[in-house]
Amino acid sequence: MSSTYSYPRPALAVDAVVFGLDDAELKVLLIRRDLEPFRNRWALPGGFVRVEESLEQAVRRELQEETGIGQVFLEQLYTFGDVGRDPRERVVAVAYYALCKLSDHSIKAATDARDAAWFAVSEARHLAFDHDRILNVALERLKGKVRYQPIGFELLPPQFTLSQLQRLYETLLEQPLDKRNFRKKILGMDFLVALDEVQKDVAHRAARLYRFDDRKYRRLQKRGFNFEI
Amino acid sequence: MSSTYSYPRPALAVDAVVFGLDDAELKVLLIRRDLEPFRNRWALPGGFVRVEESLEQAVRRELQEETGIGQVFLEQLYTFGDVGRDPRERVVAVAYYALCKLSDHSIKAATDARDAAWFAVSEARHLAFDHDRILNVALERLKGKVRYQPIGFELLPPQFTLSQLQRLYETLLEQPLDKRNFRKKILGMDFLVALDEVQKDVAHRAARLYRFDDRKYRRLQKRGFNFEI
DNA sequence: TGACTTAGTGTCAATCATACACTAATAATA
DNA sequence: TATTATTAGTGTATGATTGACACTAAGTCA
Repeated sequence: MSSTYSYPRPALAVDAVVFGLDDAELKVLLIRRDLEPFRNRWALPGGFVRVEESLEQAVRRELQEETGIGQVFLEQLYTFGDVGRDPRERVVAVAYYALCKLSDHSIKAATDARDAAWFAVSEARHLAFDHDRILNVALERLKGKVRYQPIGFELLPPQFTLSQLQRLYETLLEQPLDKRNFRKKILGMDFLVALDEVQKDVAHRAARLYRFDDRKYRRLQKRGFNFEI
Repeated sequence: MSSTYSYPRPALAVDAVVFGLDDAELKVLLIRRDLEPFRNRWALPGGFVRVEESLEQAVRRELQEETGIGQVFLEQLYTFGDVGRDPRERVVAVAYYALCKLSDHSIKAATDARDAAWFAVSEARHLAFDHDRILNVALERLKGKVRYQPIGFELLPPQFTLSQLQRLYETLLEQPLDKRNFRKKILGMDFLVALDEVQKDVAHRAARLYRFDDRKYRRLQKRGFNFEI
């Protein structure tokens, strides 16, 4: 970076891959495009970055505008800058991925004017631009990251059962886990707090509820503890 | 991303954190700025992205122009987009990190017109812009990644001894490793090939040379093997 | 030829990961 | 109210992996 320039500039956009977990299926939030190019095709929410806002602010603003989603876990994913990725002109997109508790947002998104909807990840195909690729990269990142950082909790309600947590990992990792070993391991890490509550409205024995204790986790982390599933 | 826009755009730059390993010290390649702002301060090599080149092409072009470095391992790091990171105007920088065999490049860089030089990572402080931060992020990424991907070899000559490799890991991970356990582990993974050659010009028993076999590694990877140090 | 320097090698104990099956609690139904 | 259906909840034994540890071998140099 050496001197200011006034040559033609690439346009700069942000895109978001918003994941949610519905029972035992991973979902992604898409919006239907109402303009060319790729009119009527499904796409990741996103938009151009304004000069007075940071990248993360831009993503949050676009998410709010296009899908009504407010507070979510958000992390930068990758920047996609191939020359031909937008047919109109050169657009570089900084992609983020977000994790959210589906229950909070499912209704809003479905009824929003911009026609937003949750799709099973496996059915989200033939998206606009290079969004298939972005979704894939996000999925791989999520699968990788969930193993050694406790971000899975962002997909669950604040209080959850160990079975829900196990199903989450089984879904993301695409492999079955042994119930006893899973419980031994996750409880042994000592950052889950057992609550005095149990599930309501289930047609079988109600499971104990737990919550993730962020403070405990960070304290452990400082002592060199490493999360791993 | 919904419609073309003609509002003011952030400028788009790329920056590179080029790492090299000198004996047992990690080095980074910096260039001295000859223009304001931050004139005469050391900075990461980089520059603005042209509309007709991809991000990676832009990094490679700038590296070639500013430091003479050609073929290197290059991977995208993170995109830095805070509003105030460049005092002139809004500049978003896509940062890459590179790993290279220091011996190939040390002379060229040192004698280049643009005043480029290798610095011990620990001494590369007070850089221009937010480059201190970028360097830090790159360092953390390298330290993390080296544990579970065999990228360390990019810092060594094509033929190396196990002691050199061990020193590399000890430097990057900032912890001593047991010689026997290290050898057991790394040879057990079975992607190093022992050559029929030994070190030359050393004042003690010469060590056997090895090379990293990329094919073997990829074959293992396909079978679900996971590298880890 | 002796001193110095780095190369190269194996075992044992502790820890961790994995495989595995039954009883407990509750709701729904007959 | 007894029976059935469904999920919750729990421990042990075996094999695999990790980590601690010290000496001999080979070559250079004085």
